Amino acid sequence: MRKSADLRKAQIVAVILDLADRIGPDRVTTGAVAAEVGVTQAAIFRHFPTKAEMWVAVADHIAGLLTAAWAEALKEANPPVDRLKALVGAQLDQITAHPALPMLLFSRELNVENAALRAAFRDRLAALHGLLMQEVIAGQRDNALLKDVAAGDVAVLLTSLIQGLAIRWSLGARDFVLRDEGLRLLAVQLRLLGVRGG
Amino acid sequence: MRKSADLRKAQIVAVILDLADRIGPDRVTTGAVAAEVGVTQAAIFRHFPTKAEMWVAVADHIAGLLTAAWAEALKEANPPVDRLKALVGAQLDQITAHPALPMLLFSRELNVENAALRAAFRDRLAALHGLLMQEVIAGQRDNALLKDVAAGDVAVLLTSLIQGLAIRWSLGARDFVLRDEGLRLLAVQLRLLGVRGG
DNA sequence: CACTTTAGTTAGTATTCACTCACTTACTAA
DNA sequence: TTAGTAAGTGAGTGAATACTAACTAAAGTG
Repeated sequence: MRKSADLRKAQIVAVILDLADRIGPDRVTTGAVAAEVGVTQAAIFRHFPTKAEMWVAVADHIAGLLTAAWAEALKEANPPVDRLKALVGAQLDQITAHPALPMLLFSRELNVENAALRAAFRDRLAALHGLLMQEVIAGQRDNALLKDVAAGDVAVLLTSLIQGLAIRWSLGARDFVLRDEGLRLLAVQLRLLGVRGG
Repeated sequence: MRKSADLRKAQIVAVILDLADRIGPDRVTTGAVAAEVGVTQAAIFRHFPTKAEMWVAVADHIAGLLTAAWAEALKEANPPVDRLKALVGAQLDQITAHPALPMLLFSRELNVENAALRAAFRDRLAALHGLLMQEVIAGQRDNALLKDVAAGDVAVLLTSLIQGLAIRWSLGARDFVLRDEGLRLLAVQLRLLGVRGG
């Protein structure tokens, strides 16, 4: 069935993400994508001039998803500590929804082949770090968090928590709920940072 | 120049590790290895029956290095808190010496192609977790660390610290000294855990 | 020195990959 | 209705890839 270029492009991006999870980012060939989409391999090149451009489109898509998820998380939650929990929860949810994300971080495509892809991901990681740091500063101002720790360092500890957990999840059998385990560990870390109660 | 099989095998393993860092684990082809070693591509297969076997040899080599580094670190250090610092420092040093390690964790070779490789790495990560937990328990017994935190959770936070930092280091320009930044963050975390003084 | 072992070579093969090109068919606006 | 446009096809290409087979020569060993 013939589709408009915009629809087809979106479909191709979605298929790449799905395949990246199922068979690994570096096994996503134009042939595999075409088979999944249901067109010939050559048709893929009607929509993207090169394979690298496809990955850039994927990166744009993911960046949009992450940014939206963070904004959504911050919309409701309000004391800074709750906002931290919301941000971490949202990020863990995004990883669960797109399990290719951690693997993509270290794919050949990102690390060797595609500088634009690499830049996009580094940019989003820095953005998350910034959002977390902002809330840590607010929490310290409200006396909800210990003040004798640099907010930047706390933000690093929190992003590390997310990434370390994602590694364990990816490398293992994905046999725990990322969000639950992450929020549990976050509670532990927050208690160490002086947060009282649940 | 003709070498003994044992020497050649060791050389091939070293070249694979080096190439994995320089061009990415999934770009390490038998041809690239052969060129670096200085023999023909076919000669590589005199020493390893398949490419997967080469990676298993690499995994064995790395596992040995890590295990030795941890043992060495624990040999001298003595209060549990110092032993934690020594373990983390040793691990960061190993990553610095073999920058391919983080990337290898998410390579296609490990995640899709080579179950033995995957198992080897998961095993070493679990081993580090165990060593860290042991020291956390000892530290809590000595009243050097807060007791109202599960030792296992602390060990997870510490391994996450290492991995998160390694990700930032790998993804960025490797423009900071992994050990220094890691030990600085570890000091922050240890302070949160109740350690007093430097 | 003769003989055996074995590291190494040359020259392949089958497969997979990204990408191209000449052509065709479905949609759409005049 | 028809002409133009854009999505899709079929058949290919050259470059890499892991791996093989037949042969050569260097390094021990009696």
